[in-house]
Amino acid sequence: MKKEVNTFAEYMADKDRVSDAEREQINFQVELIGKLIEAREEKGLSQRELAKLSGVKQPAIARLETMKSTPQIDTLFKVLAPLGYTLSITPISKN
Amino acid sequence: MKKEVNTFAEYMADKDRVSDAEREQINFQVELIGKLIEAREEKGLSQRELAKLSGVKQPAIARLETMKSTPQIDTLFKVLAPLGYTLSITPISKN
DNA sequence: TTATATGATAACATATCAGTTATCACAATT
DNA sequence: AATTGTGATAACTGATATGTTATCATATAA
Repeated sequence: MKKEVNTFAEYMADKDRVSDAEREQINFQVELIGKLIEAREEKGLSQRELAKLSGVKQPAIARLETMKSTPQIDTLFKVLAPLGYTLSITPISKN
Repeated sequence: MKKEVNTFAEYMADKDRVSDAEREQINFQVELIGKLIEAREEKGLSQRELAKLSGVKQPAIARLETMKSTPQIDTLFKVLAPLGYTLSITPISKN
């Protein structure tokens, strides 16, 4: 019998649909995009300006911010660097 | 006049050759690969076993560990998750 | 020696990302 | 109303990551 899913949270919580790795990745991606957009706007930068600073073109930044792409790490770094962020590898915390 | 560069460290320290973002990325990538290989071996996993666990194929893992590729973040997550690691977004620290 | 497991790599197909160029709807400004 | 700047998106190209399959040299075990 097919499960009913009404919310995104329910979908994400469903172990049969979403693996731990997927959950990790989506959490990260949402957090990343949030910080990215927040930091860019906090600095008063447009996507076009950030494109200039980062070397990543505006359409690519738009695709990134709307989660229309799964970026390569070098692209992430280029975009994050002028915003004052970087990536770290950390142990998975059991919360 | 052309600069002489004898070591990798010298090359990396050369502001004219390597941008801050590139430096960040290379540092991250080296650290990442280090932890990745260390964690995999600590768990006694072969690349083939990790491939099974992560869903990323053995040749892709080999290319990753030998830095022959610039992975996409979803690939990183898939490989890191069974090793107990994840990625975080952190402010760039001025050290 | 033979067999087995290893990481690395080759060759090719497929998928997808980023660049490029252009455009759109919308908002704010003049 | 016309202009300007915005984020989003379309279409296409070229680059590159991953999948697939196979193989290699090496190390280890039988």
